[in-house]
Amino acid sequence: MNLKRLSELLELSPTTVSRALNGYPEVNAETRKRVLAAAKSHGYAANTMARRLATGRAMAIGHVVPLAEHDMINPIFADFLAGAGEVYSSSGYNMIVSVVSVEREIEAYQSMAASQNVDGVIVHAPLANDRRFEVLEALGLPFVAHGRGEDAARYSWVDIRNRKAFRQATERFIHCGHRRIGLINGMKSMTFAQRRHAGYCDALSSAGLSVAPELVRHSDMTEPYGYETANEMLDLADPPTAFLASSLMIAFGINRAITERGLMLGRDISVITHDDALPFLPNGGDSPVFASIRSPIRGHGRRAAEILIDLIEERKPGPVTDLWEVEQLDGPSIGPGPFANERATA
Amino acid sequence: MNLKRLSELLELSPTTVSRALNGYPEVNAETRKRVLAAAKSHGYAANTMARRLATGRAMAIGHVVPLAEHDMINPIFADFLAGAGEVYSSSGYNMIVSVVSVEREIEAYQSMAASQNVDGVIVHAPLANDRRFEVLEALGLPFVAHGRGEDAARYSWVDIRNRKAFRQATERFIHCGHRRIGLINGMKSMTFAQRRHAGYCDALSSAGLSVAPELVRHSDMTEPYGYETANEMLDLADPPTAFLASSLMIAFGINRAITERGLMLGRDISVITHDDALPFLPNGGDSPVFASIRSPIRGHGRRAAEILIDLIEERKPGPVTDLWEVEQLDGPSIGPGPFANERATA
DNA sequence: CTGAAAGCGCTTACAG
DNA sequence: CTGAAAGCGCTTACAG
Repeated sequence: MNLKRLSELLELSPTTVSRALNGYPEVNAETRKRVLAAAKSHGYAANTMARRLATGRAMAIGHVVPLAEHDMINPIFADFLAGAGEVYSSSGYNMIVSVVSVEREIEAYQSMAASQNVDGVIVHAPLANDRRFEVLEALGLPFVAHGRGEDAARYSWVDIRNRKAFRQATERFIHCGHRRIGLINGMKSMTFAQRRHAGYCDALSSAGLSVAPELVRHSDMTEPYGYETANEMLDLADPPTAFLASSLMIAFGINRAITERGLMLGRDISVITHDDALPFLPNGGDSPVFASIRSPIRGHGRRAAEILIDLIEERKPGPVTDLWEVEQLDGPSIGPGPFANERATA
Repeated sequence: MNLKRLSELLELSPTTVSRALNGYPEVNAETRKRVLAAAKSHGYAANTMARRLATGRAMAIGHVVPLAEHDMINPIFADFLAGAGEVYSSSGYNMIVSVVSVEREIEAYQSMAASQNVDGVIVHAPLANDRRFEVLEALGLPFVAHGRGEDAARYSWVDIRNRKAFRQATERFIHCGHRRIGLINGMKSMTFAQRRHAGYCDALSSAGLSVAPELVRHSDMTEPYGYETANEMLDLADPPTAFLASSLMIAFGINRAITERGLMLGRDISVITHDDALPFLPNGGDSPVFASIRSPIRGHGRRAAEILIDLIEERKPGPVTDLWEVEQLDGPSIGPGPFANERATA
């Protein structure tokens, strides 16, 4: 069924049928009713390509996912997509996900712009010096970043207070009497990891403690990485008594290392983890295992999508930014450190 | 830049430029060279909507993701998408992901068909009696399922030998001297969970053992579910000595329960887990923690996409199916059960 | 309130 | 080997 046939059946012009379907006000109420009923009963919906060609709007948002051969598919990414996808569905947009090799990421944006099949894109996981931003600006493709780089004033983004969150978490440890605190962080090139590291340093400096380089590690955030790094740090002459993990998977790995050594979480070794509150990866269900820093990724996805659509439909002018506070949550993984009494009597 | 302007610059007709760009053989080699150079230097790519309207092909594949309010976003799903996405990218297709509430899933397929914005769809996580298949057949929308239902002869799918895999895993336990084996499975409505349960029952029956209903559980596959279920089963008067987990997250939960009770994995309690080999969720890195049944999800995604494209481009006629064998892998989580000696002397 | 007509930017028989 | 023209199925000024 197409517009022409439908309008013949109704003995109306395609013009009127189109207007009735698209909610134009000037259509007679009775006419509109007939048109809507006929469209429904014949299962008519406007051909997407024709409509988009006529209106000049792709009604689609692109997400480029760069993927090395045996690289990680980020669970964060999936949950973010779920949030963004909800908003797209209810706003009539399609979500186009483009999976490409890392070397072709820039190319993917260029081809999206040239072939005009998206109205805008979401940029994931910004790096410190991220070429993508200048490329997108040059292409004139509207975008919103999940996270932010150094030139963050120039574009729109949704981010959380990483630095503050990790400063506070480190302070919690210090207040409990910990002095040797391991930071098992994400990849160093990522801005979120840099900010978390900065927050960790802030707290140590404020407390008059120095940063021990052997207690800081950066890499992809997996369970084995947490396990191996915790083991290495615990083998040091002066091992940490507390760990700050940049993801729940890392925390699981730390816990495995602790348990294998016959140590007890929260008594012998304390852990606070960043927990992105992924629904499929809950921190112990009703009763949390880990004290945590929490932020709802799906909410970030929703918000980023809303901002991007506002930008595209020109309801908002310039860069729109949204910086989320995070929650500091308690859990049994946190206990007194070796300097707890010293602190109490100070 | 559009075709008209580009052809004016080249002093050629749009027809010839289009043919040169699309690789038609009849174009003069010299002309084609000029056209390609000009397209490149002006960053020209054919407008997606115009091309699709003219050819009648959407050049897009749909993935509908039904999502309850606080539902799980499946990590399996993300990795499958990565595999499918690789194939789409290299074949010139777009991946359209539609996130909708569970009640609107069927509607989403209907609207995709009516508005003709996809050439086919992938169906995820088939249920025993899955309405989606009849709806898609009625709509005439080509599809490939990841997993298969009861009427699996009628359509195309990619699946693994779930029943055989879980029969074999159960047999491994029985051979090691285990008699009380807990099965912590996925949701009962899912065909994969039903097949795994059947395989488990097969092995017990063959060994002359009866199925103890208190040792079988079905639910969403999360870490807390594994933890709580393992605890409940271990509290039974006649507790299991081995667990079969339908996912790695469940196995993590079982391990937590075991450890908390001061038991040791592989000595006091054995575990075999189904492990979908997700890159971000490795089973202990280089040295596995769990004995496992393994299958590469991303590979399933690749294969499903290839089959669907073959169907759409009519390189293959009827239903195409691909049933994958799985690997049974060893690990330190498996040890002798209470009847190990009885068996050895039998 | 309704309709005839142009146009969105391509592709592709058809003609030469 | 190249081009003029029709057509894909819509939307939207313009006219009445």
